[in-house]
Amino acid sequence: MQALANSRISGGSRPFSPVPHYKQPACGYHARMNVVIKPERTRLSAEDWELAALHLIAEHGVGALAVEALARQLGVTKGSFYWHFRTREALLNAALERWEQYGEREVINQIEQIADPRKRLPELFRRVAHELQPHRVYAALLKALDHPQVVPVMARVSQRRMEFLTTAYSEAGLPSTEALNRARLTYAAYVGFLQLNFTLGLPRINHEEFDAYVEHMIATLIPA
Amino acid sequence: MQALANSRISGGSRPFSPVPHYKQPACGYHARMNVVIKPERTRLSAEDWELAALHLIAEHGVGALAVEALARQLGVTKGSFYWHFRTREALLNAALERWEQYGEREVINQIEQIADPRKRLPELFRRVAHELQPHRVYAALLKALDHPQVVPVMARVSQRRMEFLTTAYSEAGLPSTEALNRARLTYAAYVGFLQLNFTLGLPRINHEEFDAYVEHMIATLIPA
DNA sequence: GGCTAACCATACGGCTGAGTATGGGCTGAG
DNA sequence: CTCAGCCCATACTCAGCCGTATGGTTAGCC
Repeated sequence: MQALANSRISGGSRPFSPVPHYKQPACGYHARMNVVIKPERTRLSAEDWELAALHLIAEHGVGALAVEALARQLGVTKGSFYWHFRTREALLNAALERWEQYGEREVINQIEQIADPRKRLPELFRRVAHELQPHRVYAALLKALDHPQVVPVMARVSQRRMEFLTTAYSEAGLPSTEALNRARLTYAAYVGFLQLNFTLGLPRINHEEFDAYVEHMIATLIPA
Repeated sequence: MQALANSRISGGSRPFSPVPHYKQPACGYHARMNVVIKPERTRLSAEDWELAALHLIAEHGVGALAVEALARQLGVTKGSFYWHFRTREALLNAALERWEQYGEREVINQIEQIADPRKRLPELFRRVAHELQPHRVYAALLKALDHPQVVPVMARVSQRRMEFLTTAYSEAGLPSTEALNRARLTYAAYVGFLQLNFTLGLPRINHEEFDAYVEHMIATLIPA
């Protein structure tokens, strides 16, 4: 039911073009996560638009995702955009999907390969703490939960992370209901920290103080 | 669709009440027999607009705060609005200020009157947990942190609550730096919980499960 | 070179929502 | 009763942005 007509423009020619373009099967395109900011005078692909959209979302929020503004930022005009995407929502969906795909694989997989289950959670905490950069999109999406398009994405991502945390706490020795509650608490603390320190710039915690906070979290939330 | 957990306190000064009065839009109603609900042409004040704005924010977010929509909801037109407020931003600021004023007095004052400092934090947790209703505005404002007008308000409110939590943990026996970090953790968990359970409707936690979660928080975060 | 598909520019239509101008109605003090 | 001042309705203007239509330009392949 999620597989609606996702207009990754390979799905059709232009709406009312008198000269119908042939569609090409866009199977297997390489994806690089390099964010391009400066307007280089090269031709753009749908991927470029999606990455630029994510970059803009991370900086100014979902509400600032306007096609004309994006086009200005990329050094082109709307005409380019509406060749790649059928609508603005299509771009948002594509960008969110891309973010969801490339999002967690890395961290979760790396953590799962740690042999000792009791060492996983501290390592997870420290690793997530020092990789705040990729979390900017997440923080921006938290502020956009009124928009119906981002809700299911965030629900899936949060659900997956919650399950990961729950099993991690289980494997660390907590009984099941306690593991679930601890996972809730941990994930809520994570989300709340993003809100309070990214978007709201509370007393702008500095580095060594932040490290101390992380260790405090580890000591408080992870069972000895 | 509301009235989940009722606020049991609500004794003293009223928190903002819902929309004052409705007026039937002049769309084909037949005036028949006896006394029907009069249109009740009461005139509005600036306060009415502010309260209605807060009500609308709590339900649909800051982004939905449009003057024409509000006017429709109040049974009047824009002409009324622009008599009371110079601009839309003025209404937002006034509403936020009102919310900030009437916000915390009650809970914080009541907690401060508990004699034993070690009993304050558990009581605070339980009380806040069972008063989720007034936190709907807070949750909505968390989703509106991209808007520059709400940032300073939220910064002030969070700062105040953080300080309250820090001294509470201090008085409960934690050394100062640890008290600060624990306060950060607690407040982040609070904010994150609002995000995950209000706006994002994760596995919709039910009542007894929620109570168990609160007790788990108390056991984990509050020093014995 | 020449053709074709991919890519982009320009111009326009339409909608939405903020803000303005202006006049009319309601209410209480006198 | 009446007049002044508060409150609201109506009818606009204007800007921003989405989407459409269509013609122009560049890249790759024979």
